[in-house]
Amino acid sequence: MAGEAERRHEIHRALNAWFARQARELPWRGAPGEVEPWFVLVSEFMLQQTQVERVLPRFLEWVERWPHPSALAADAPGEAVRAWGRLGYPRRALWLHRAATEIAQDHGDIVPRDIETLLGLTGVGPYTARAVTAFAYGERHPVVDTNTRRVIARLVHGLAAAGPPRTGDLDDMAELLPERPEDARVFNAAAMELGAVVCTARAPRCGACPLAQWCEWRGAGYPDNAPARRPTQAAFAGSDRQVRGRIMALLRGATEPVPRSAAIAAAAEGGVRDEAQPVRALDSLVADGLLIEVDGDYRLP
DNA sequence: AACGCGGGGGT
DNA sequence: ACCCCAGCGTT
Repeated sequence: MAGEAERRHEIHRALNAWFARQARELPWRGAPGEVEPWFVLVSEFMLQQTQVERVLPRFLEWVERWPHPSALAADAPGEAVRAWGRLGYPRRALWLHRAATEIAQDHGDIVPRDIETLLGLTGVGPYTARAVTAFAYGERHPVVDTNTRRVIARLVHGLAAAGPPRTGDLDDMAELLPERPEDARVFNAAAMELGAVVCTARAPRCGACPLAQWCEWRGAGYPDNAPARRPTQAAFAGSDRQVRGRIMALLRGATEPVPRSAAIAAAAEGGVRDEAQPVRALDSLVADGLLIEVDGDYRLP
């Protein structure tokens, strides 16, 4: 119906205008041709579960040191892990190094452009594949991350929050996407930005929202109707993940292999939940390929 | 479908 | 203290 099409048009005009006015300047943003696809890929790996502010300095170091995939592939994977710093989930660094190797060897050192090929790269899933094709190459595809899912839940479905990921999320975004590829690219980025800085999970700033007048959730009076969330993640304090993190912090700072006893001691620093935790953490890091054991000592791969 | 995986920032 | 985060591969 014409009314619905007009509403979508007004929404995309308002959101893209807001983005042009308010968006943060980020080095991985820019029109296709202005930004290296490799830079987009690096940023997307780093941004998987890690906020923009923390990614920024590591990103700048990475792209200066490794300006294309083959440069990273030529270095040891452990150097990628070391340069990852405290971004968290260091296996992402391993995956990015592996993806760089795949791009260098199988794709002529060019980041693939189509979703299917991108999905074949290590560490590239449905979100990252679409983000790269849309932001690096300007292809008109819906890009839906956790921010966009929340924006759509509120704006379109009148819900306080997004539920578990659904395949319908992409369809919802496709419905809203402007026709012109360049408008669509900006709209994808703008929806994510809006969710990150205005339509936030905890305390949305609806007074600053360019879409407030079309928001179904707001129109309904902000009902407390959030769908059931997945069970909350176990506490970080005392977790195996925290203990693994202590070991990795030691190894990132070490230029020589570290004795097993030193790794175990670092793991236990600040307390452990049970006696077996340090050994369990160390063994799991080796199993994940984040550490290598040589003659009883440990080092980055 | 559920789980494990870092670490820091916001409330 | 608890929730949240530009997700992914494995089971």
